[in-house]
Amino acid sequence: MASATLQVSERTSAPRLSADRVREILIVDDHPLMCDALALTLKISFGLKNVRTARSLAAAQDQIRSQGAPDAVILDLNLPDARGSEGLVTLRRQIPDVPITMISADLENAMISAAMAAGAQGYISKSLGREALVESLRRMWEGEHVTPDSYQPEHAGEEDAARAELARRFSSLTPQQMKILRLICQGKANKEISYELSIAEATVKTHITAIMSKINARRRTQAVLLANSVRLFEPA
Amino acid sequence: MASATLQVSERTSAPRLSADRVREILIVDDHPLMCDALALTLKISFGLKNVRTARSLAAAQDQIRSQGAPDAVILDLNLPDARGSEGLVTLRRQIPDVPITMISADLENAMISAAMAAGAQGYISKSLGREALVESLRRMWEGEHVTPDSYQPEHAGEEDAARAELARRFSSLTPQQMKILRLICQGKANKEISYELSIAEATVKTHITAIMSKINARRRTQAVLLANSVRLFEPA
DNA sequence: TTCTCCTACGACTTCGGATGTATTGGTCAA
DNA sequence: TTGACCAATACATCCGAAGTCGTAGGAGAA
Repeated sequence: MASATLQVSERTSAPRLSADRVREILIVDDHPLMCDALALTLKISFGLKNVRTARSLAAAQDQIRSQGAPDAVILDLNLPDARGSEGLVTLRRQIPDVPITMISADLENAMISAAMAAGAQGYISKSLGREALVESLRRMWEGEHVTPDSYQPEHAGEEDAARAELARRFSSLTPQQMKILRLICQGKANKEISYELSIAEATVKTHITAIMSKINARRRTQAVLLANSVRLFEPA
Repeated sequence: MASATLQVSERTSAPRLSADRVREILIVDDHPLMCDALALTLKISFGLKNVRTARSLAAAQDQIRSQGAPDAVILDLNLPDARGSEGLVTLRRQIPDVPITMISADLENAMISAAMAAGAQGYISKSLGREALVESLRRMWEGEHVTPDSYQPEHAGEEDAARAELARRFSSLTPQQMKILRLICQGKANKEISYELSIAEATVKTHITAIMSKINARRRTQAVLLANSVRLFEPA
């Protein structure tokens, strides 16, 4: 418990680990309490001074643009403007080399493997104790991929590789294309999408063609199925 | 254990329960061992003589047509010709008044609530012990809705009611319409569907229009989303 | 029979997706 | 700084696919 946290924060003479290079981290969570609790824990346990926070995906992106990339990110799975792995995919497009830890109350196996395939450095439960949390983060920042004990990779093989490849494709979508895909996955017609985004229907179609080509789909229903298979957008 | 099974099979002088009226049951499972094991357990524990079995949804439907409806059904969730709640919905259309028990290895909450909303009498795990199995079935046949202990109805309210309503709508689909919807949910185009079913594309469109109207969708992508929301077809 | 439901098809309208092109903003080397 | 270049966004036009409507034959129930 206390010894575990001390062990980490006091190891100044130990051989230099990658975790030591994590000096500035960004927490993205819309729940203020959770945000503060996490920040405090990190400050104490890791001796971090620069803990930045953001309450939405958009805010996080703005902050990264203005203040630069952090050394690590902790990202809530259910943000007001990005449910499911969308936030992860979007952030990884912006900062591909920064390890992103997903945090969520949902420990469903399928969700975890979707997040890991999408390139998360790890996945931790919101109900985790402080020591376990700290230990998990430390291992992640040393390069390990950390998942909850309850998680079992199940069909770890071809299937997982295919999903990782799929996630990689999704992360190549531009912001506008991601918006459009999200609306497609809500069952909207091109005309409705063009209205919501205030662009011409022809433009929507251009983006859709680009999306289809990137994710290797031919019909829009296939695009919906592919997005759902990696849980890109979780239902509201 | 033994006493529990005996208690059920020997209660001949007890007040007449609905469970006693269950004389003939139908087991639908493609795994022969499971099928036999279930049949044997039922014969012993309930003293049933008429235990019918079928290895696929199609076989079950044929059998019901030729031999009449059983008093109860035990239905595997993952049949070769019907994954997800499709089998349940289809069977309920054919025999609306017969209690159907779902049996599966998958205890995911979402799947269970989807099945219950679709009108299952209960849901039991394949790994359940014999006594617990028997007891669960007995309670179901007395009219109770039985779910695994691990299951929690979560948002039991509007949302669940909406899903039940949706399942009701799906169960109004004709067999041909269900086939077509399944193909739509695989991302197939109308032309491909018409080829697979050996009918004209125009006919496919007619069915789709009927499907849309029944499930209250306007675009085919919405139809896919609605089907997925009740897990009508599980991915292969 | 008559009514209803399921299945089936063709003609017509609307929508979705491919292609070609233009404009903007950013990066990099000269 | 300027010009070359690339990525992203934007729009118009064309064509095939999706969806609507009217119609009709066959099976089963009232």
